[in-house]
Parts: sequence; structure tokens; C-alpha cells
Amino acid sequence: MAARHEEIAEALRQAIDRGEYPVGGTLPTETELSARYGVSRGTVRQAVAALTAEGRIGSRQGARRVVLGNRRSQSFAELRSFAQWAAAMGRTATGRVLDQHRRPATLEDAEKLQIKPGDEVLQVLRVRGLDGEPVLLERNVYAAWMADAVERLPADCTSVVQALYEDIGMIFAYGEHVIDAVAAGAEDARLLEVRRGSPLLRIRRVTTTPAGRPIEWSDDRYVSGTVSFTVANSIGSNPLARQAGQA
Amino acid sequence: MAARHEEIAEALRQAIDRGEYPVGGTLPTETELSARYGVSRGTVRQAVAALTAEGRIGSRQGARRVVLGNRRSQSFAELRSFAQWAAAMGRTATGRVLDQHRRPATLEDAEKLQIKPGDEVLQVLRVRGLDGEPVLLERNVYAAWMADAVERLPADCTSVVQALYEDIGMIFAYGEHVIDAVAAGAEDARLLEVRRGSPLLRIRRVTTTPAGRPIEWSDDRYVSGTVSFTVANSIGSNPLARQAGQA
DNA sequence: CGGAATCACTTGTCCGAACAAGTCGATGAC
DNA sequence: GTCATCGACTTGTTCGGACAAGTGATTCCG
Repeated sequence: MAARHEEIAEALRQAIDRGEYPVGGTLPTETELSARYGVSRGTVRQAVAALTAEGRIGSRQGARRVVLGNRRSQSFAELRSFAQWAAAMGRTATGRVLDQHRRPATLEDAEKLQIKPGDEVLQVLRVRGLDGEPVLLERNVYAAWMADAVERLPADCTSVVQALYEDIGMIFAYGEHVIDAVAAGAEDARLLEVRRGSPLLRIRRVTTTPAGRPIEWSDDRYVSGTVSFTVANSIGSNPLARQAGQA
Repeated sequence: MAARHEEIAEALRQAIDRGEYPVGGTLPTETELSARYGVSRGTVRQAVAALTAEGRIGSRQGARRVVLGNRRSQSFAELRSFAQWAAAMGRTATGRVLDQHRRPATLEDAEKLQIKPGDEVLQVLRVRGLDGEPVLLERNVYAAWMADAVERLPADCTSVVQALYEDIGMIFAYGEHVIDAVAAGAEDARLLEVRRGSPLLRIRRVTTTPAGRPIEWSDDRYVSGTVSFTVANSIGSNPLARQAGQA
């Protein structure tokens, strides 16, 4: 049962996407939306705040809101599931576990998962393809308390996040991503069928529960030219930060 | 004169950064913050909403908010100014215009700047260094109505955005970024002093005015290993989207 | 001991009011 | 034509209230 402000935000997204409010044009005023949806002005403001935060509309005091773009936004769940994302585009995704084993945590594991070095972790290596071509190598490191549930997953599991939710009620709630470019090493090159030294887009991520407990960290490597990522920012909200080095 | 909710958000960021609310710990309740700052609960909610949106805290109905991280966030302005960003880290930034000329808009320019192919644009090529090493190649394409002001800038201008604001009151308000990895071509390799085919992190961006009018588009290329970008996301808010191809 | 129930507390949603700060279009003067 | 002024309108901020939905700790019972 979605909140009213979420329903209104979704209705406005769809209206923008089908061109009812074209890019460069304006949205109805808060007063009009308030009357149209039968809600208070505050509820309208909550709905349009979500669209503002995702970069879809622009808002200035005193001026009507403008439509900045009509790109399709992605839910957290869709970003997390390669197969779901591919399916939404009408593309065919494949995924295969190449290796899975428990090992002692490195210093890096320990820092990212807030455990002690040497504690047990579960490492999983997957290769994912799009329309038959390998595009993504995923290395996941799960905290030990998650290991049993992950090991129960089938090797060709479509959505790890969804499966874990259904199996043990685990919610992946927050992610922190570090994005950079690296050169393909020997293993990467072999598994992704590219030349040694080819550019790969690397996304390292730590994921936590709703209470902030780290579940896993991962190192995803995409073949250059196959996948890109988009982020919108603004004076009012900048979700993107630059860091020196490889962080 | 900042709004109260912005002041409170900033006070809370600083409190988190100095460890008053450690990572993994909880924040005071809304009622406590309301009393402490002498504001209504609604104003407190606005302040913590900003921290939630930037991934600094996590929030669940019925449970106290938790601190997820204490990374230093960046303002839009700081992200836009390489020199300002470097200075904030105590690093030395250099910047040099290598080339600047007007030319007819390509199809790509036309699409990104919402002009006609063949209209005049201003292209600027800059190389930027960090502590003496070249790390970033910036190619900017400005719409013609911006060209005069840009040409007036000194070649070693520290912050183009700031200078344009001071000169003509131009506000860069919204950005849309596409992030991928590419191989260094001959020109990139020469200017960045890396090998041909080296991985570069590419950030292409379109920037618009508060009213949504495109000002410029750019193609920034960072040497691998020198700079990375971070993004936080959550179930409630996902600013990151994956796209097939190079978008 | 484990599981269920209960309760105090906490955050999420929605309402409505009042005022501040800004935009934009029309108008008038030069 | 340009520029300044004005007024209607629009979004931003803040307040306070009420209720819903959920958490977490404690207690009770088998």
C-alpha cells in the first residue's frame, strides 16, 4: 500500500514519460496538483521533491517547475539485479557462478564488512553476459552470517537480492559505490574475453541492512563499451563525489 | 542566510564527522532534536531528510536513525571545480587551456545543447594536473550564447563556474552525468602522458541553467588510478542508473 | 529456555495555516 | 526599442496537530 505522495510521484513520472509534460516545459502548479489529486499542498510537495531529487524536474522559488529530462529512472532493486535490468530492456542476460568458497577475511574485507581480519567470509565469482557476450565480472564477498543462505542459492540465480529476501527476509537497504577505471588483468581478460590491459569500468560497493549492518562488498568489472552509469546532480543535491586515488 | 533546516543539517553533518554520533550508532530522536534546536518536528525532518538522501544516515519507521558513514560530502560547486576540490585536500592543482575555438555544432552537440546542427559552438580543451602529474583531460562544448563570456576567462582560470557567475550571473544548476571506461586514443595518451589504450574513466556531462537551458556539455577523462567517484544509494533513493552501451 | 503479547517509544504520512522570497508578464516612461 | 515598476502568482520555510505503522525492550506463559 503505497503512500499518497509516492503514488502521485509515480503518476507524474509516467505523465512526463509519455510527453504530457515535455522536456523544457512546465508542470502544473502545486495548487493545481493539490486540487487534481485531492491532497494537501504538503503532500504534493513531497511528491515533487522525489522527482527533483532524481533530476527529473527543476524547481526554483517563485517559478513553475520545469521538466529537465524524461530518462527512465531505476529502482534500487533493478540496479541490483542484472537480469531484471536486462529484461526491462528486452535483452537476454546470462549469469554463471565460476567459483565459490569460504576463506579468511583480508584487511580490506575486515574494513568493509566491519569484521576482524581472519574471520570467515564467503567469496563468489560470477560472470554475466548480455545477448551472449560476457560483459560483467562480479566478485562478491559476503559476511559469514550470510554465507549459509548464499550457498543455498542456485548457481544461475537471477536475482540474489530477491532470493535472499524470499528465503530469509534479508533486505539489502543501503549501498555505497566507488567508481573508477582499471586495466583488465589476466583473469579478467580471460573470463571477459578481452585483451590484457583493456579498460574496464569498476564499481566497488558495500551493501548494508536497514539497520546499517554490512552484508557484502563487491567488485564489479564491466567491459568498456557495454555498460555506462548515469547520475544526475544539482545545486540542491549532489549525490556524486570525487575522490583522489582509487579510494 | 541559510534556512533553519539547512543549518541543522550542517550541524548534524559536523557532529557525525567529529564522531559525536559514531558510524553504526544512533542519532537523537526527532523530539530531542526539536527541543535542542528550538524548532518544530517538521523542520527537524527536513534536516535529517537531507542527510538520508546523501547516504549519511539510515531511517526506518519506528526505529532510531543510524549513522551509515562519515564520508565528507561535496557540494555541487566543489565537484564542479577541480582546483577547489584539490585545495580542500591540500593538494596542488594545475590547469591549462590547450585549445579553444569556435566551430559548427555536430549532431551530438546539437542533441545535447538543444541547438541545430551547424550552429556555432565554442570548444575548449584543458588538461589538469594534480601535484604536477596530468590526471584529467576536459573537453567542453559551450553553446554560442555562452561563448563570449567563456572566451573572456583567463586561460588558467581556477573555477569556470565561479568566474561565469561573477562575470554574468550565470548559475550552473543541474548536471546529468554518464560514466564509463574508455581506452586512451593517441591524443589522450600524449596529453595525459600514458600509453595508448590505457584505461581512462570518462565522465560526460550536460549542464543546464536553473530554468533548464543547456549551457555546455563536456567529456572529462581521468587517468586510471588517480581519481574515483562515489555515489550512495538506497531503497528509498537511487541516484545511480545503469545503461546499456555508451549512452 | 523460546515464543508471543504488550507497551512505550519512534519515525512516516497527511492536513492546514501563515508568512517569506522569488518569478514573470504587463504597463508605463523615456 | 529599453528599462523600471508593480501586481499576481508560485515555490520555499516553518509551525503545530493528529493518526498510522513500525521497532525494541520487557513481561508473561508454556
